[in-house]
Amino acid sequence: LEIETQLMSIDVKMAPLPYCGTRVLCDECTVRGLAVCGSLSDTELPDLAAMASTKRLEPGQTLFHEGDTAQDVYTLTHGILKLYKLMGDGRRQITGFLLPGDFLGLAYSQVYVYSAEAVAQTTVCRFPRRQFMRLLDRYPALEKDLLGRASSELAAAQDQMLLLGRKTARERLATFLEKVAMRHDARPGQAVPLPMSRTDIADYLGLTIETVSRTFSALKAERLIALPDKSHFVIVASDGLNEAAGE
Amino acid sequence: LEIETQLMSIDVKMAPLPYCGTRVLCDECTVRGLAVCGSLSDTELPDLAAMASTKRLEPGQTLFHEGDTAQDVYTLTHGILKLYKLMGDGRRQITGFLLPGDFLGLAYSQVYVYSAEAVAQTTVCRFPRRQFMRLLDRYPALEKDLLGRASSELAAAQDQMLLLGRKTARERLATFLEKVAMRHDARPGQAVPLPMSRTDIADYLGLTIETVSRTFSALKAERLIALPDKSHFVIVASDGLNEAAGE
DNA sequence: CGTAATGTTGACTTCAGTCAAAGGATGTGG
DNA sequence: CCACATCCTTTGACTGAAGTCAACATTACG
Repeated sequence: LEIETQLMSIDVKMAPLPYCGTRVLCDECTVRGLAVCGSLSDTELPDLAAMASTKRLEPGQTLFHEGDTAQDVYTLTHGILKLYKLMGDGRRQITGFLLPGDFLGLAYSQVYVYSAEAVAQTTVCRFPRRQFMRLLDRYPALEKDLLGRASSELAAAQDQMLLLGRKTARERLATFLEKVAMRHDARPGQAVPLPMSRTDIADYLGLTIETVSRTFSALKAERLIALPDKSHFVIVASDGLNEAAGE
Repeated sequence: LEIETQLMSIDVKMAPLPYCGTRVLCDECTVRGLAVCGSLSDTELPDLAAMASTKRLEPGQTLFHEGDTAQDVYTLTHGILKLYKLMGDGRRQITGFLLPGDFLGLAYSQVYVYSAEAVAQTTVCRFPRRQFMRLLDRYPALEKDLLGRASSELAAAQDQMLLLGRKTARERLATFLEKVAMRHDARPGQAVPLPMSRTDIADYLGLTIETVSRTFSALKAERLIALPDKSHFVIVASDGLNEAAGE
């Protein structure tokens, strides 16, 4: 163990930190972004692979509920998940959408603090939480990776607080569309998929579906966007949309 | 170096993980909660102490601005800081208030993504960011501590998103007051200090000062709280306030 | 196709925002 | 020690952006 630890430590010192892309862990389960070059070399990957299992989710199916015992952590390999919190009377706030390569379930609490549900057909790679946590002790670069992820999620959460606390409906939707387009590296004029429903968009932006719908129509009327169908949009005037997003 | 690394690794395995309270690092700089038992033993503390310097801030003084190069990380030792984001037209969203023991400045970006300003007279302990980051490689338990902090901040951010996106003014203020009282372990009937201005509370809750003021008056009229002066409040009916917070 | 689910539009309401004035606290200098 | 100025907070009257309720349109799907 000590020798291994020592070797590992040396690996870490040599490891370039940026992600190295997709790695195959189990048959149908690629963990894009999770594996960090160097720290999880070919000989060490089996550690992760051995404890991993694949899970498929249909649209609308729940991965876990807020309050469930947090027994597993996951990486998303295909599809899209929404994370949300519910109030007793049914009011809902979606705190984020997860895409392939994203990690979820890390909570320094014994229970999940939000619910996770599939938006489209989705595949996740599941790791038993305790085993995964023990792995962090052995591969500090994996922990460093998670810390980096947590930091960027935190920065995104702060942006979302500004949006929810201070932006108008128009600014919220424009900001959202810009962010989605960015994530797809969409060129101007290209149709960007919008897999979530208007209800999901409303619950993410702190609005009602009616306001979201009206605001879509307004942005379309102003020729800032086009809506080929309800699950795609096109940025027609990226400068105008950026203006509308309000910075 | 290898021997040291190896010893350190063993330390980590033995280290109990919970925080061990306040530790003195430099003359006037206690880093409550930052040092993790075991990983930063007496012989290793000088590593941190050597790079630390103390900085005092008067109320309203800025520690750093959003966009500044992120050269340092900090722990808060006395006082209270607010973190906020600004829009071009002056709209402001406060994303959090920091208390002694809290850590700030960790960003996997080269610049700070928010501004930090003192609410009251405040002392921080400053560490050069690069040096501090190198320390993480040597003391994985310190990194684990930071990951835990990031996780709980993320959970708090999600709660705040629910508040900003879905709660009424009354629910927002009630939630805020409950949280402040909780942080002070205040018994019912005890006066809880409220060091920040109405403007700060408004910018934290996504409201205007007028709405905050009116809502304070309403909660007071309903005998849920009392307001001995503008910088203290008392929870008169904790069940009623909890009800008002809307869960 | 026909039915259900999802999305859009319209009319009206409401909660919180804006504008304005007055009340209180704090501090300074005569 | 008080007069005055400034800042922060509170309260009131009115406005407006987004919510609610309702009807209609469109899409998805068996």
